Amino acid sequence: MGHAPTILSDGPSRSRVTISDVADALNLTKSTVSRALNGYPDISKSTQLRVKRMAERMNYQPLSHAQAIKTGRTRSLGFVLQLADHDAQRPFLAEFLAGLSAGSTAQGYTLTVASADSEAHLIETFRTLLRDRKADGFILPRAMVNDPRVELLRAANVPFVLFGRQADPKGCCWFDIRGEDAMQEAVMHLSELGHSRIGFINGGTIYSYAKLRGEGFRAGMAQAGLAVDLDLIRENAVTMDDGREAAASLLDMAYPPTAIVCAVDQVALGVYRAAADREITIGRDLSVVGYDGIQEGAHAQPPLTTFAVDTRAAGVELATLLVKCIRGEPSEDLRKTANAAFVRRGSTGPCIDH
Amino acid sequence: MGHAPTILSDGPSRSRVTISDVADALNLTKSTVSRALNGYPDISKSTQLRVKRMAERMNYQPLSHAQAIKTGRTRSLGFVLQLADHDAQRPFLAEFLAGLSAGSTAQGYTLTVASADSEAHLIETFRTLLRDRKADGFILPRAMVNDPRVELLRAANVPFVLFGRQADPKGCCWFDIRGEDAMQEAVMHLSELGHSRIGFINGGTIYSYAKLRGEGFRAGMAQAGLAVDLDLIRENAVTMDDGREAAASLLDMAYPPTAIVCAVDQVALGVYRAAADREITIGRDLSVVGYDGIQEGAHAQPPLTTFAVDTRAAGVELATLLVKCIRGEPSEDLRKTANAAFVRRGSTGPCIDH
DNA sequence: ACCCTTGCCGAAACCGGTTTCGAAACTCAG
DNA sequence: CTGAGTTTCGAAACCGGTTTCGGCAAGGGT
Repeated sequence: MGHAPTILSDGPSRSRVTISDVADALNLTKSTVSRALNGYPDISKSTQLRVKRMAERMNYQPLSHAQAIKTGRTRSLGFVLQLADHDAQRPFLAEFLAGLSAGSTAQGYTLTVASADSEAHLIETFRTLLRDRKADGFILPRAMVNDPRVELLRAANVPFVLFGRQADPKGCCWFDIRGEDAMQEAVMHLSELGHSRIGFINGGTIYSYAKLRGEGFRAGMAQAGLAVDLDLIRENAVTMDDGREAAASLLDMAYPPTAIVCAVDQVALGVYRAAADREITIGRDLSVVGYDGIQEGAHAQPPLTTFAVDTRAAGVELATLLVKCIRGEPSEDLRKTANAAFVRRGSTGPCIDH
Repeated sequence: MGHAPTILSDGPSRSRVTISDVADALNLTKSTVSRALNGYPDISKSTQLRVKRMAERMNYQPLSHAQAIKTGRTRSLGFVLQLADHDAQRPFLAEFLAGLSAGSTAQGYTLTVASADSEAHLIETFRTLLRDRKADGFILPRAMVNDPRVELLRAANVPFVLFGRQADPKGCCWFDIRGEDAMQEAVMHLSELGHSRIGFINGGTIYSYAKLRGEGFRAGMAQAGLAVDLDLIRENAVTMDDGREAAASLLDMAYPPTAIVCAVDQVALGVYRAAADREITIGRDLSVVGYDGIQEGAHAQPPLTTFAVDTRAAGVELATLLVKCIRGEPSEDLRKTANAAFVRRGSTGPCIDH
C-alpha cells in the first residue's frame, strides 16, 4: 500500500514526474522513452526494458490529456444517462455505474458521465461530447430498436458498446443478458407447476429486449406444449402502474390466467397491486414471475420469483469490451451474452385452478 | 437546433476548429485570440469583442485537455462513489448524478466518475485521480464526522464540496438539507396528533447528519414540551433490517412508543416490517415518520409520511458551488442549506393510546 | 520637440507528451 | 576492407492551447 514519497508535496511545487525526468534519469531523450513505453519496434529490447523498469520505479504515468493533444484519445469512456426512462433504470444505476467505473479503471481508463433529459438533448449531448473529444468511446445503456445514438456514432465512426442487442449488428459491439432464455425458463417453471393459462406482460416496445423476451415467452409455451392465447399478452409495460393496469385487464377477464410472466420486475410489483385490489393471493391464487432481480422484489409479500441480473458484472464487461473496441479489435468478436439467474421465491406455486 | 455544418465530417479529416483558425480568420495571432477569449486586460475592448464574435460564429471551443496541459485544470469535476454504504445512497444516486452532471455541463465542466469498494481503496482512488489531474475538484457525498477524504483534499489543497456539513469548517464548502429542522417538524407533527411517547431511530453514526438529526429531534421534543426518554432512542440504523431490529426492541417494551421518527426512510420501512410481525397497524396503532422521500415510501402500505429531499437539485447546487470554489471564491461564501419538504401521508395519525 | 508612459499586439517559449526524419553504429556479405 | 542494409537512437517538429516578453505607436506632460 506504500505509494511514492512525494506525490503531493504541499505548496505550489507539486510537480509530477514527467517523461523528461525519466529520460534524464536514463540519459536518453524523451522521444526514446516515449517510443519505448509505447512498444515501438525501433527500440531495442534491452532499452525498452530499462525504460519500463525506470518508469515503474519512478512511478511515472503519462498525463492522459497531454497525450490526447497529439493522439486524440483521452483514455476515457463516455456514458450519457437518460432521465426520460424513469424508474426503469434507477435501481440498477448504482451497481451498473460501479461496474462501469471499476472496469474502466481496471483498463486504465476513466469514466465521463453526462446526462440528457430529452431525446433531442440526448444526441446534442453526444455531439458536443464528440466535438470536445471528451470520450474515446461510449457505453449505451438500454439498446433501443431504432436507436438514434447508434446511428449517430456509427456515422461518426466512434466506438461504442451496447447494453442490449441490435437487429442490424453492423459495427456494433454489445453485452446482453439473454432475457429470452429467462422468459422461456419462466414458462417452463410455471408449466411444471401445472399452469396452462399463462399471461405475459412485456416491457417497453421501444427497447430491443422486448422483442426477444416476447420470443422467449413463445418459445417456452411451445416447449411446454401450450398454445399461446394472444388475449393473455400485454405489451409495453414499464412502470409499476403500467403493470397494475395490464394485470387488471388480465385478471378481470372471464377466464383469467393463473400465472403471469412479467418482462420487468417493476411491472410484476404492479401485478401485486392489481391482485391486492381484487383480494387475490399471490403465490396461491396467482403465480407471478418477474425479471431483473430488484431489491423490492425480495422484500415484497410474498417475495417475488424472478431472474437476477448481475448489473455490476455487466458494467465491468461493457467497459472491458469498449476498451477492446477502441483498441481496434473487430466488432464481430466483441459481442457477448450471459444468462440471468433464476431465483425461486414465494410468488410462484402450484396451479389450483381446476 | 441547427448545429455547425461540418463538425463530424466523415473519414479522418474530422479536424476541429482550432484557435489558429480563428486567429487566421481575423488576421491576428493565436496568442492574441487566447488572451482575448480569456479576458486579459492588455487586449483592447474592440478586438476582444471581435474575437469573441468570430469564435462564436465559427463555433470554436477550446479543447479542455489542450489547455489543461499548460493550466493544469481539466474543467472536470470528480465524483467517487463508494460501494461500501450499500442501500443508503442507491435510490438517490440516479437523481443525484443527473443533477451533478447537469450542473457541471451548465458550467462548462464535465463529470468524471470513479468508484472504490473499500475505504483504503477510496483514498487511493483519490490519490491517483489527483496525480493524473483527472479532476479540478471533487464532490464528496455523505459527509462523515471524521472524513478521510476531507483530510486528504484539505492537505493537498484541492477544491471540494460536501453534501452534508462538517464540524471543522476550515476550507470546506458544502450544501446540505437541514435534516434537523425536518426532525423537529416531525416531532411537532406527531405532538399535534396527540403523541407524547415518541421514539427516535437515528441514522449512521459515522455520518455527520446523525448528530444534527438527533439534535433536531430533541429540539422538537423541547418545543413540544415533552421530555426525552432515552430508552426510546436508537442509533446507527441505516438499512431496512436495522430498522426492523430497532423497531422490534422499541415495540417490545413494556410501554412502547406510539410514534417513531426515523432519520432515514429505509429504516422507516423496516419499522413497517416489525409492526407487521406484531400485527400492529401503522397509521392507527403506530405512527411513523421517515426522511428522504424514497419511492418505496410512497408505495408502502400505508404510504409513508416523510420529508422529501430534492436530490437532483442538490446535485446541481453542489456542482455549481464546486465550480465557484475552483474559480477561487472564498469557501466561507460557499455554504448553503435548504429544507426538506414535509409530505404528509398515511403513516401518521392521531394517538389513540389513551 | 523630447522623453516617458501606457495601450495593444506579435514573436516565441512553454506545457508534456507523440511522431517523423535522418544519421550514427553495427552487421554481414563479397 | 568496403559497401549496402539494419538497428537503434537523437534532433526536431508538432499537437492546441497559454503565458512571458518585448516592441511599436499613440498619448501626455514638460
